[in-house]
Amino acid sequence: MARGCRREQNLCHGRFKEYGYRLTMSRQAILDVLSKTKDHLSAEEIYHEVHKVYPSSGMSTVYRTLELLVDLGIVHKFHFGDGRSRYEIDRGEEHNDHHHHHLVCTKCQRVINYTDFIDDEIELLRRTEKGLSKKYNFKIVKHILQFYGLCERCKEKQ
Amino acid sequence: MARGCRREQNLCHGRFKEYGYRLTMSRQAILDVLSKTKDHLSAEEIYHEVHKVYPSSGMSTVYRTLELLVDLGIVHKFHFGDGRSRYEIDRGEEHNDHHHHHLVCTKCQRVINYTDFIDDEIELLRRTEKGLSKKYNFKIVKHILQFYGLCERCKEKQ
DNA sequence: ACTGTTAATGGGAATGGTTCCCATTAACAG
DNA sequence: CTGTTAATGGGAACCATTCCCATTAACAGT
Repeated sequence: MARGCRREQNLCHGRFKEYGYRLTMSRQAILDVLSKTKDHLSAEEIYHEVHKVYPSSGMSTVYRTLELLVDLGIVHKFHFGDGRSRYEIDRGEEHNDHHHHHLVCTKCQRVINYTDFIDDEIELLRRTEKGLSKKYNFKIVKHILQFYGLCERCKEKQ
Repeated sequence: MARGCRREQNLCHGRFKEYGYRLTMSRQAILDVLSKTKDHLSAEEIYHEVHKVYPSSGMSTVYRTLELLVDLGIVHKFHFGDGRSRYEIDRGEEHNDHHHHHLVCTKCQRVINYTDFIDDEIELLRRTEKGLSKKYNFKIVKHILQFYGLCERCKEKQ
């Protein structure tokens, strides 16, 4: 198990126990893959990575586990417009410097995590959330902010 | 053809001609459906609406036309997490009071368009866009901001 | 208005991501 | 170590979307 993941691992293991879920090989492997990358992996990519370590695992388990992790708030699920879901582990949004949003190239599907301007953003989003909660009597759980456009490379090719 | 849609219709017709596309019955019907609603219709819902007016139309035409409209910037495509794409006609984003974002209930899939706090948002997003464009050499075309949570009704049922 | 060119259509088949089903396996409490 | 049962894996099913191709209709030129 990767060293850098200890914190997340322990956190997740704790949360698993807490909710009465079993910590299986597959689940550990999936968590491990997600902990090690800053990318936005698709279910299939996760499946392939997991396979390298634990070759008997199946696709349905990957999907089931991801759904569980999303429900537990351990993982976030995104759509960037290429028809498949993408997954990213939660690294403690809002409370440290890992909070980020996405910049998506509509041509090559490249996704950049950016953390610039995040402080102003968080401030505004928090205000907006508060206002919206009140006005529409909504319990807001999360937000998604994505910018779409053409990346450096694709911009030039046009 | 609905009265209230004249402006959008003319705009779109103009843009169609301009690009050398034919203005067919199906395309008119689809534009008409999208012009008349403030909802976020799925392809199937649009197909059903179009069918009422023009029963010989087919599903592939709906998808093809929607793709074209999205490419022309006449229609926006969204994902709210229920596995199907949703479409909304452009009513002149940024330049008038129609700019809005979405509030999505993760339980019942209800989507609320909100326009509150939009001025501050637009201001911040514009600044962020400018900064990101520069830093990452990205040509930003659009952004998506969505809040997810539980709506009034679903909140209580829990 | 008529006609020819060809963009656009419609229907069904194919695709591909995701979910479902169920017999088998393995986590973990006692 | 053992029994209970949650979790798994593999394949079939599902469903939104895309593809294919013979047919139709938009519209430019006459």
